[in-house]
Amino acid sequence: MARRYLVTSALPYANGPLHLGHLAGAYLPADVYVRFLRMRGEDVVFVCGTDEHGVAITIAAEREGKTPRELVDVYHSVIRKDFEDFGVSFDNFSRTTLPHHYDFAQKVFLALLDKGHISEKSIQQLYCGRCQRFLPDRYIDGTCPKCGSTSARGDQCEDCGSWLDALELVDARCSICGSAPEPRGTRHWFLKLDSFQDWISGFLETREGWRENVLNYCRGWLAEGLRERAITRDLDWGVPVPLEGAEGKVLYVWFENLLGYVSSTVEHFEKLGKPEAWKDYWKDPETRLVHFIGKDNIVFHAINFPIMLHALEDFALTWNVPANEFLNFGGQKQSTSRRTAIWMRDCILNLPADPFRYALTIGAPENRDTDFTWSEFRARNNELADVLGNFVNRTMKFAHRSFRGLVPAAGEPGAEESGLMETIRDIAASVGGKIAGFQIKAACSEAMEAARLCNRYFDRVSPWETVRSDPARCAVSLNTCLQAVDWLRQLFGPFLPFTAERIGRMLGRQRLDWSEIGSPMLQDGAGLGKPEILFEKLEEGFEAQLRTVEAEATSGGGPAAGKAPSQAATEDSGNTVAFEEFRKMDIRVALIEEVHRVEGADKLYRMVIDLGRLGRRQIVAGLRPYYRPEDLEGMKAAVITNLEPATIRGVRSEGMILASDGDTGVYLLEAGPEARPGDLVR
RNA sequence: GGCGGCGUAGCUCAGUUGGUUAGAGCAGCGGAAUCAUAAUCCGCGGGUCGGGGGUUCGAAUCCCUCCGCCGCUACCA
Repeated sequence: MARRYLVTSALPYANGPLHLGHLAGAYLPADVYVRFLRMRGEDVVFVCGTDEHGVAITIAAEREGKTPRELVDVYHSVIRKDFEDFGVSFDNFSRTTLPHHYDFAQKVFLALLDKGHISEKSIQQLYCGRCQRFLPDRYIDGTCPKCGSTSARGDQCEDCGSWLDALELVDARCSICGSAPEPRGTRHWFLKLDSFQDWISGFLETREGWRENVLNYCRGWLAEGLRERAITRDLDWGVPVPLEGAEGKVLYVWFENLLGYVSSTVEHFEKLGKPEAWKDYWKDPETRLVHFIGKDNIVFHAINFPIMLHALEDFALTWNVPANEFLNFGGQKQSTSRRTAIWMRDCILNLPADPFRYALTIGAPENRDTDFTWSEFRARNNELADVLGNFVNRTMKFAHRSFRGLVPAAGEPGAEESGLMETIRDIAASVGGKIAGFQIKAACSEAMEAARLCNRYFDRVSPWETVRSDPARCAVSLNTCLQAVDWLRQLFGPFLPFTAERIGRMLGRQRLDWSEIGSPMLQDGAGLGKPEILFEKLEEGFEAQLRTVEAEATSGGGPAAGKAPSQAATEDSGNTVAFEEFRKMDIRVALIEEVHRVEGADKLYRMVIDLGRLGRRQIVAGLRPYYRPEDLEGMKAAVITNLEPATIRGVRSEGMILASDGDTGVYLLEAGPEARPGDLVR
């Protein structure tokens, strides 16, 4: 019977774009896990959304001259698009600024208040008159009362490491505007975490299969003892505290955003027209609630949230928190401010998603921080091409050449065949067990091991020899290889969804069912699609050619995406164009595959072009007066691929084909016969 | 300062409750094969498991200590 799973990935904070560390830590492993569960027929809901409140958003917005709303709108869509492009298959991707999230968060606040888990207190905090806001501790600079260092912040002194109370700081300054804040009294509501100390300790004891590092972090916290924690803030950007006389106060983001997992689920089922169905998941004690996060969020997900759920009394409790460590890049921590992050957007702009998914999964920081480099990426990409891609390719080509593109008869399997089948079944069981146990990277390596075995099988049975000496054997071998391609498709389904889909097109079979791996499902005589190269190999030094969406996004100490690229840095006033400007244009060799007339337009063609590893796309061009469709098909022309898409006569065009245009006519700029689709034009 | 973690073959990483000759992938060397994206397959790794000390019949795996790197320390999310 299917089990219910609620799987969440950390809500990304909507003040900047996401980098590969985020992807590797909280989103990719979750997606692999979820896709696997779906293949096993489990009942899974996978939710996420952007976390859009908090003082950091308001400050980032001010710095960019935007309203908080405008800022989060930009990053919500940027982040949503990143996830789409990388194949992170959320059932729902919400945002914490939606009305039903407000409703739900406020209801939870009132429920906890009603149950006596929230207290109200008056405290003193520093208030900046010029900024007109209470200052979070980290936004206060000053002199350390203990060591006299002038680089202390409201929470801690950088130099002597003492833990400070902001009110003790000598000569305190607002780090935003530099003026001197003053203490001011205010009222706040506190969640009584301390009264759950024993409960949470006991709860964590009963958890099975948690990672050591996660439990370790928790032990550290619990040893210090839990304290009451303020869950409200004086701010105008957030979920209002739903009480009389609480104007100007909002729920603290770390109280409210965790509830976004629930409200995202609510939204999901509302979209499906089943507004009450979220309760089947969140209120069923048997539900397996799994949070994928980075290690910086452990305390909130392994301590605070379970306490909140427990305090609400009728919610499912946390089942596991597979937190990952950090993915460094070239030995350095990925950091927005230090410009050492590799943005997801920049990656997907240049290369397909699956090689990243593979490289990041194999190198995932499951037990400790790991290091990612372009050279490592290249090695992993090429491994994919050489081992998996090559097996699929050699099998498909052989089937086309020697069996007219049909699945040859299965015949009588011999020892080699049943051996392979059995081994693949064992591997599937093992890979599945590892994914279920959150050992995603080990699972991924093992899947690749299966591809190696398939290559070995191919070599052992040598169909290129038996095709002459023993055609019946050859048929058996090729049938087995094709079945193996199908097994690999499913085995890699959770890891490489785009590739699995492409293999599926070649086999004419898209079904994903874990239990079928190792059983022959392709019918004798079934027709096969055209073989496609699955992965383009990368040359050494390829990274020098990578383009970035905009270098500006990481500069100036603060994220500034959403700025139109055209505004960025055209310093030349004359007619020359800076090299950097030119480099932003992505011109590539495109193989024209199909040419169709556009209805109602006498000059336009709609063309499907192949850009190699960038895939296929459609462009529209006014070439009809100059070329016949049959002349264009098969040509290799230069195309600008990153021009903003346009709709021409109702047809979408994703790129612009380059041609000379003079008195003698219009001529496409053709690449030579050796050029391959996707090659860069420079 | 307190707490915690990491340091394993050239590179990136695995190493379960301490137990036979410390593993994988990549890179490198040799060979086979030639269906395949010069891909594949076979063979080849003596790395003081950061240094030192200790416990033990036996430790990469436990304890102490030193060196190097890093994280967390609750009101930025």
